[in-house]
Amino acid sequence: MIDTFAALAEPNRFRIVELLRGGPRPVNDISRRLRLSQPQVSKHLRILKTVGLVAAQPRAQERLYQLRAQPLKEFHDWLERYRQLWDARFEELDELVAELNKKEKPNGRKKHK
Amino acid sequence: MIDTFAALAEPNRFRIVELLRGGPRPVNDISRRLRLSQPQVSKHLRILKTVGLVAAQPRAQERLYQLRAQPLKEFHDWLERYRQLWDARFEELDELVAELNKKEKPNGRKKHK
DNA sequence: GCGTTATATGCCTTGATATGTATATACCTG
DNA sequence: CAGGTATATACATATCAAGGCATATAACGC
Repeated sequence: MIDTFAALAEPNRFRIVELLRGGPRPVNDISRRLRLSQPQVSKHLRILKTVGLVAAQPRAQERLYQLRAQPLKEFHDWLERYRQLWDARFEELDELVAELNKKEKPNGRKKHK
Repeated sequence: MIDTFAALAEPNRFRIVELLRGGPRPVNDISRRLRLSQPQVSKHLRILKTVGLVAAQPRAQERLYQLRAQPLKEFHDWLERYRQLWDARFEELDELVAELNKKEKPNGRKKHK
């Protein structure tokens, strides 16, 4: 789970995943479309493969990479455990706290940066 | 979105989020329960706050931190766009590719780690 | 086999970040 | 205001990961 987050936290990997949502693609195609070097793409794909987000299908010298469902399913299940947070009046409470925070900030010290 | 992934990719931050699923808690409480130093917790909370995953509610000297719904909702929406992946026969196709990969792997070199 | 194409890996440098220790800030009690 | 408590921040350090460049591996066509 954490590894999946880490995998998706990298902007270029995220872009690769988004691209693959449109269907399987070989490395070079990804490389060209996203303007990334080929080794860069290969390395990112390796990580995505490690966490199970993609799988490669050899096709001659090419490798067709495509998304895999499992990690996304797990992600979905994990989110379900938090569903109460955006259901019902929990929402309002959340908003309330957000308001309180905004009131607190202006008083707060502003150091630098 | 990506920043949220990055926030959750850090193990201790993930633990904090999971802990907060049980309800709001002050910093010291989090610190004790997760066996983390207080500055450590404060810093992680700052990051979680930046991405909107938590909000702080001042209560005397304490600050009650609690989860916020919005980023999780965004996650959910983002996942919806991938839902086709684990619906219907797309699943089977995925499994098939996984099989093909297993056949390919055994040939592969195993480096280290 | 040889050259070409497609992809993977290795090494190196650099930037980001998590942590510890020390200290600053804020609020409380008396 | 003094002392105590709760939290935030600063600084230094160490670890890790992303990217570039060179090269290795593998399958193709001839």
